[in-house]
Amino acid sequence: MGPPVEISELAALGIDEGALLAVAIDPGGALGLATVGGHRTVPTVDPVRELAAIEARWSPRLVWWDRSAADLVAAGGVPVARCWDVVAVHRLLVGGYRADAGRVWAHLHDLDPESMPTMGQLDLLQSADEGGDPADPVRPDGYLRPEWLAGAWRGDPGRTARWARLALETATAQQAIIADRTDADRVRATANAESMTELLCAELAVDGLPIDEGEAIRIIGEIAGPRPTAIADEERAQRRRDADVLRHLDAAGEANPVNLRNPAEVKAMLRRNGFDLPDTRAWRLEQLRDTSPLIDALLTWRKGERIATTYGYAWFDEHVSGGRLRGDWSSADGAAGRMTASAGLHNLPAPMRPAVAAEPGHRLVRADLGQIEPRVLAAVSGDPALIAATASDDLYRPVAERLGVERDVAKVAVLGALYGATTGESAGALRGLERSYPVAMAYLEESAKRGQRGEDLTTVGGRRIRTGSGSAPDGDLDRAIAAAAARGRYARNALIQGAAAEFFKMWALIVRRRSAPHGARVVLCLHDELLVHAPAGAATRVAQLVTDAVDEAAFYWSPDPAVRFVTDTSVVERWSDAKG
DNA sequence: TCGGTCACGTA
DNA sequence: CGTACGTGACCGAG
Repeated sequence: MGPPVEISELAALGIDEGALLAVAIDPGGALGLATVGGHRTVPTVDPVRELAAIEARWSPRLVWWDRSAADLVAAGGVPVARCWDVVAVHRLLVGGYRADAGRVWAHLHDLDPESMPTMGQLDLLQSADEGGDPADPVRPDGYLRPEWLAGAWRGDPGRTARWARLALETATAQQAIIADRTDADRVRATANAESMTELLCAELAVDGLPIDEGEAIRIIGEIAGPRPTAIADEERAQRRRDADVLRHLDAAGEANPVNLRNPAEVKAMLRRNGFDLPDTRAWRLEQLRDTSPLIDALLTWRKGERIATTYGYAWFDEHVSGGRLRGDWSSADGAAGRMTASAGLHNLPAPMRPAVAAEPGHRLVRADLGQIEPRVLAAVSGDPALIAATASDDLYRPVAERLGVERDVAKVAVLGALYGATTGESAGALRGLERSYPVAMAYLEESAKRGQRGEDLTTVGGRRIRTGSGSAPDGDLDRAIAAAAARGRYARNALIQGAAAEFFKMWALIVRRRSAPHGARVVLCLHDELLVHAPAGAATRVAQLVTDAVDEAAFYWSPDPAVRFVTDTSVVERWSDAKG
């Protein structure tokens, strides 16, 4: 480790608590810093450690271009409290999922992102033509140099500081845009949260989800059979699983073998056996389950096959190691801004969940937000009657009373309204909702209409939701109408789903910050559910702070303080010990 | 080897 | 033909 940087040197930059400090981390041995007071590069063999010292001393808001910096910070275990991720903020303000530093720059300087220079061979030749100073990150035509975007600023102190300064300027430009909006305070808060969520994602990817490997292997073995040591073994295990279905066909006099993994063959087979269906989806087959042992066997086979293939030995070998399941995390999907994760972290089947277990001496604090979407609808629409209903632990009960229907009918109706259902048993109750909760229903209707017209929408936190008909195939009229209707449903749901995602992120970030002093870490974010890995001795306190954090998140996020949000929190050894 | 379709897991 | 996502098997086009 090199000598620590003199505090006086950094003080000259004017680093302040909460003020922007842009950083460019060169793992090769330098830390670029930029504030409104100036910019410089600190040579150091461990730039992340240097950054940790600066963070601890001044608590600035760290500005960086993109996730690559967050990944380095997370890998180094630096407990950063505040940051501004230029690319993450861009995705919030502009929408869409294709975002990188070059695109953000082009967008802010009114340059066509389609004409962005790349590092292709032809462009290298053009780059010579194009001229300008390679030491200048900005080309004469205004675009950022692709070489710089690819990391050419590393290894040169002057360039590293320059790259940090450019990040600072870009972040400042974004903040100026936000400041001009009527919802500036709210959007600024969301931008901060989006940035920190990106860092949380980097931490989730580094930490991984605690897994009891022995239990995971046991569950896989129970469903898929023993671990195959040769291809022949694997085929034998497959045949063994298939046989449970195929024997029903032998009984029915079927001669030819059926490939159960081919939906077309399954459909034809079912037709031969008296079931003429448009497709072979589970919900359709489920209604016939009791009438036929063949269909019952097929559905059972499908369940097992899912675990055997998607969550079998290959999945385990690829994604589980050292007692942790690790995948890539993204802070905002392309649509409404929910978090996404790979490696099955967001779709682990219930039978696998006993394998998610706290490490020795630890507990899992598990919590989920109750009925988050209708509560969010109450908050963003301001519907007085629906807000009154949020006072209840079970929101669907007062709604059912008001509508004069059963509780489950009310639930289906509310969810149908949120998703844009037009048919089915909820249709009648839907009219009741329109009478009883006209403000909330009008909010949803208005969203749907704008979506149908292809207009962009904005969530309450300021996320731009694009519904533009960029992918409109516009064939015949029917297709166009169907596409518009689909956009309407999408828009109707996206404003709620997106706002719920904003609330959830606030909650998760508060939990992240308050958990740290207890040695606890957020290890899973699942749309409305959190798992926190905590030392056993601190688990009760962590559970309390997780619950309290819901109120704090509501205080920061909710447009209406009267809306009540609830959580179900428990301390468990295994994820499966508590149901959400 | 790719993209499209079906299917299904989670919220 | 209520929403969103990620993943795998299969098939047909290339």
